[in-house]
Order: sequence, then C-alpha cells, then structure tokens
Amino acid sequence: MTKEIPHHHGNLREALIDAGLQLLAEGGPSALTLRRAAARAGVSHAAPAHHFDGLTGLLTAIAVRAYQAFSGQMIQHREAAGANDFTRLVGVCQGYLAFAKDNSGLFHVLFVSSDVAREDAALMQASGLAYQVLREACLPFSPLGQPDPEIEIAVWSMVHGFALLGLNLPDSPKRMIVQIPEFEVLLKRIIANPVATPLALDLDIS
Amino acid sequence: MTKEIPHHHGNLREALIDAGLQLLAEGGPSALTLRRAAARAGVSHAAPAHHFDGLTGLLTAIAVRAYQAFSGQMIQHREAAGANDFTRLVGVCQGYLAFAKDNSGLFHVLFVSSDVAREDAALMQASGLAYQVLREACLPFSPLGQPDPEIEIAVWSMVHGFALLGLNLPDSPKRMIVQIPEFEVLLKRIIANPVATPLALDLDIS
DNA sequence: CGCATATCTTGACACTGTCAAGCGGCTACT
DNA sequence: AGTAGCCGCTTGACAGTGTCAAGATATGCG
Repeated sequence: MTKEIPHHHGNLREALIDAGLQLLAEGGPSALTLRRAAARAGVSHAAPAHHFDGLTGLLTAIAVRAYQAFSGQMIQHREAAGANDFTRLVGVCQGYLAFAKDNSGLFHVLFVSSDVAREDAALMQASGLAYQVLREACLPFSPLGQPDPEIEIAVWSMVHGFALLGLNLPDSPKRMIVQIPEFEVLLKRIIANPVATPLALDLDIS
Repeated sequence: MTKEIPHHHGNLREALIDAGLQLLAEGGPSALTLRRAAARAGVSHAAPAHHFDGLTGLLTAIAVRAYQAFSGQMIQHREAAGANDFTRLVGVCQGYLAFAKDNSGLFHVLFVSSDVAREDAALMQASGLAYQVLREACLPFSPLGQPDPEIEIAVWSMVHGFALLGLNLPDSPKRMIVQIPEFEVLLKRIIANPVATPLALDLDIS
C-alpha cells in the first residue's frame, strides 16, 4: 500500500460532504462550518475552495444529498402504507414529517438555510424529484384526473407548515402541535371534500 | 442646549432596536449585526451588551416588536374584510401573508432565526397575542362553539407553510405558488367541511 | 524525462460575537 | 456641599468565521 496518506486525498469533495453531514447531524446547522468540515476531512482550511463555491457550494451539495434521503423517506413510508390512495398520501406526509423530525439539520438545509444556491441545476433536479413524489400521491384526489396544483400546494403548505411549526416554536404552541397524534386528521380536511367552485386557477405561464 | 451629545445617549436600547429594524429592512437578516446596530446608533461596538443579552437579546427584543406589527397587520386586514365570518378569516390570513411578503426580514426573525430566545416572557406574550387573533378568527368554524385546536393548527400550518414556501423556494415551485392568486381557495378546503369523524383530539395536558 | 496542471498549504484580511478592564458622568447618601 | 458608588459606555483583545493570494507539491500527460 503506497497510499498511506495519499496527501492528495483520493476524492475530497465526497469526504467534505460526508464531514458536513456528520457535523450537521451532531451539532445542528450552526455546527457546520467550512473550516470544521475541512479539518474533519483532514485537509487545511482553504482546501474546500477548490471543490465548492465557498460555503454555499458545500451546503448546496449537501442539500442535493439531503433531497435524495428526503425523497427516499417519503417513498419508504408510502410503500409501508398499503395500497389505499389515502393511506399512501398519509404515508408520504408521514415520511415528510419523520424526515423533518429525525434529520432536522438536513431539513434546515433543505428549506431554511439562506446559504444554499437554490438555482443550482443538480439541486433543482433533486428537489423536483421530491416534489414528484408528493404530486403522484396527490394525483388520485384530483377531480380532473391530472395533476392539480391546488391540491398539491394545499397539502404541501400544510405539511410543511406543520413540520416547521413543530420544529421552531417553543412552548405553548409546540406542546399543542406535537401532541396532535395524527397529521392524518388535518389532511382529511384538505382532500376529503374538493372545493365547490370549479377553481379557475389561472397559472401564469408567461 | 447643553445636551449636544448627551454621551449617555438618552435611551440606547430603543435606538438599538430601531437600528436593528432598519438594518433588517434594508439588507435582510444577514445585514443585522450587533456591531452594525451599535454603529448606526452611534455607540461603540460593545455598548449593546449593557442592554441586551448579546445578539440573541437584541433579536428577541426585535421579535417582540415584530409580533406587534404582525398582529396589527392581521387585525387590519381582518377589519377591512367586512363582517362575514369567512371573509374575516381570509382577511387574517391575508394579513399573515402580506406581512411575510412585505416584511420578510421581520418574518424571518419571528419564525426562522435560531438566535431568538423563544422562551422569553415578553416574546411569548406577544406571540400569544398574535395566536389569539388567529384563534378568534377560527372560532366561528368550530363545530363545538369553543376554540378548536384542530382547525387552528390546520389553518395555521397551511398559511405558515404557504408563506414560507413562497419566501424560500426558488424557481419552479415558487412560480407556481406565488401565482395562485388567492389563498382563499385553499382555505376553503379546511373550513368548508368539518371532518366527518368526531375527532377525538386527546391533547395531553400532563 | 520534463512540463503543465490540478490539488492542497500557508498566510493574511475583514468581519463576527463576546469578554475584561477602565474611564466619565450622574445619583444619592451623609 | 462633598464624596462614594454605580450605571453607561469605550477601548482593546481573543477566538472564530469565510475568502482571497501566493506558493509548494504531487499527478498525469506529452
């Protein structure tokens, strides 16, 4: 083995992402630092600059990975939820909420951090894939039989708000929220009865 | 006028809060800095420490003011929305969304920033007042005639998620979201039809 | 083999929040 | 009235942070 310490470090980049994920899981968003990730990967503090566009670049790369895990968790919960359309949608939402709760650091990177380049191509693809999972789960409840942005946005807003309120807020509301045992009850309000009006959603495509 | 520059600065604290609000409005959350607020208030960089518990203290004081403006905006929109119960609830939500959009810096402090002491007594009182506005607006739609946490959480989650998705997300989803002209359509899904089940929400009070 | 290039290190800079020590003027007590 | 003490603020320092410039080192290719 001549590669004791390659001193050019096989592939940093992946090692930096791994270190970042590790820091994030251990100490939350504030623990993730360019210099710390570099130190954990065994390189000097300025090494990351050659692989990422600064801290933003590292966070963006981490977000891409996080979106993959996020989609995976939603899919996993969906598959465990049986064949019923509604329980499948509930499963997707439970995956959403479980990810937010168990990986709050990653969730923060995905939806809160302002140091992520959200226009990044790889990131937009990964986030599009995650949105696709939600969209498919909503499809059976569209009155027209094709993707219905209104339902999607309603479900997404509610599950997202629910997740964030549970994470961020302190005492009195949080106690109230986290002890609502089932998000399912809230979800029923959205999908149970399609709104009466034919909903002329003029999505501006211009 | 012997008080040219009082050199004990009438009341700093308020001046620092004002400077902080100003910085926040001008340059967003990242522009608010202890040292910058101090400089803008005309004092040295360590002066704030005698009035606030560090940056967290200043942010918390700002959050208290922000909650007041937030409640005010919800109330204002509610009053402008007529006497109908539903339009009043819509008004409250529109106030919520308008505040998030027009004061994104303050909204960030209220619900995103991790440097706020959310257990602060004054802050909890201010946030409780804001929640009360939402609760009152939801009251007419409670099947039991008394505050119904389920409706409140459903509405709050959805409007909150809607606001945050509109603020944070970049291109494809954001374009979709911000151009749904009326949150009202989504809201109808929640309050239009009380859920069939008698909703045994066992809120754990222990 | 030799050179070009990618990779990493070293050092510096401007910032940040926070702490310790000291100075100045106001207040209140004797 | 004089003086002791305290509150408000300043100065200076320290450990961090991200980022840039320059140099060293190894890789790989011609």
